[in-house]
Amino acid sequence: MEETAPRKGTVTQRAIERITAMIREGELEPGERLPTERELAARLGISRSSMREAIRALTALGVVEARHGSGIYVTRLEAGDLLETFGVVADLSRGPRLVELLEVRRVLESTATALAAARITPERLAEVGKHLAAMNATDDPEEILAHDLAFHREIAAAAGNATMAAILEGLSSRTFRARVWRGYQEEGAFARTRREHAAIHRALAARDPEAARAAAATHVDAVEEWLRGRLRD
Amino acid sequence: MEETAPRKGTVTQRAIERITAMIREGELEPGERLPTERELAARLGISRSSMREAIRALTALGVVEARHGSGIYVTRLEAGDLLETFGVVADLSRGPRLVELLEVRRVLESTATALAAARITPERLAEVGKHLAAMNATDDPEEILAHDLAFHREIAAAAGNATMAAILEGLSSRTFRARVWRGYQEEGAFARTRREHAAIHRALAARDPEAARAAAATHVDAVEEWLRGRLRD
DNA sequence: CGGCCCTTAGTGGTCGGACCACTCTCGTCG
DNA sequence: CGACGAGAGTGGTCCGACCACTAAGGGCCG
Repeated sequence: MEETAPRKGTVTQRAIERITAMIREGELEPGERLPTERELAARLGISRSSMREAIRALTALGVVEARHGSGIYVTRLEAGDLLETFGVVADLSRGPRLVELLEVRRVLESTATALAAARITPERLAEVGKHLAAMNATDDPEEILAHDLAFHREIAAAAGNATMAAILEGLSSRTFRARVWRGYQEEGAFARTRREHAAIHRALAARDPEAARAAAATHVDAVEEWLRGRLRD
Repeated sequence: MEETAPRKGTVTQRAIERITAMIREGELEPGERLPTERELAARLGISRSSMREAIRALTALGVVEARHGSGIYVTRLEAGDLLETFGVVADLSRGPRLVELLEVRRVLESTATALAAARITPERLAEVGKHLAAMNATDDPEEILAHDLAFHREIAAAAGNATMAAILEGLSSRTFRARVWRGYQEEGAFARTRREHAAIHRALAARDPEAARAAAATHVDAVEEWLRGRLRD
């Protein structure tokens, strides 16, 4: 009698669990190449189609990466790889949930900025300063936005917590900024944003974590409050 | 000449984007049923196999849910649905990244606990108290862990930010607690944990947000420090 | 007449096989 | 010795068949 049969769920679901288990147990290392689809399918006793679905699911989760003609590879499994999906949340969120996301961002961003104030290197601080200057030197919203994102990204990186940085990155996803940021800036918040960015930069330069935390919190809170007000319509 | 062809990426990838776009643009509402696989495939001009892979990917992301024999449905798109994948991150993280995750948890958990102190209802506070008592009334690690999780889950729910609660939930995933919590408690941290939980409960009962924040931060920090020390080996 | 059961159409789940597109290696040729 | 080209191997796509399950409808029985 065959000893194989865990009969719960779809075969694809089982395949997903088997592969993640192999990775979790260290049987597969980050960056390592998996067996071929055909072999994996045979090994688990399922069809190639079902195995492909399993692999597609893991690809979507950022656990695995398929390279056409070459093979399937485990990603580096770093925060950035796995948390890319976080952007999907922001993309599909509307209404009150956008406020919740901003609340999370406020908490994490202010913490990251405080950490950065304590740890940032002069080189990176200069980089932050560059984005600040570039932001103030143009009127093109697209360019401003690009430097705005880079400004915060640089700070998050300086905080030294890649996981936190990856989450914050997800909270600035394309749709999110299109839906929130654009509306916010259209109401003439440029000047305010500039002041707040300057305050953050000042706190970083002064290596003052608490000032940095407060400045970042205020910065996000401004958007948060604007959005709250807008949702009341 | 056909006007269809965006020739970038795999057809499956395009299908994923098309479907998420339909949801994002409100063409598909949360909970609504999608067309059948066969029809979706025909509509996008791809094979059913490829469409199934797209749907499987979206299922993994918690965007969509397939019910055998019935159809494919958009999930409610609430934080819990979309952030279930967050557990995968915790599951596959090792070494230094576990510390980063705890750092994120400390930040969010302390904030959530502070919010809860201001907002918690008497009923829910009683519930929290129950889990605290249950935790202290047994020596079975499994039972303790279950009430420990419920304790924090109840608090997170009381904070009123479902997104935050969902992230915290992911940070307590099965593997995570097996890998970290177990080792921590084995070193006789029970007494300490009890004291910290009691302090959190006291702060909640006193409706003192700042005390609650500090107590929660201390609580997580204890685990964090233990793990840091352990990683030095 | 009302309620239960069974049929049945329709859905997602699985399978196998065929072929295409791409990558990488290795042996050949200049 | 180097460029390059053929071939084997890989993921990507498609097709068509069948299975497992759901839900709704119609007919039977009480």
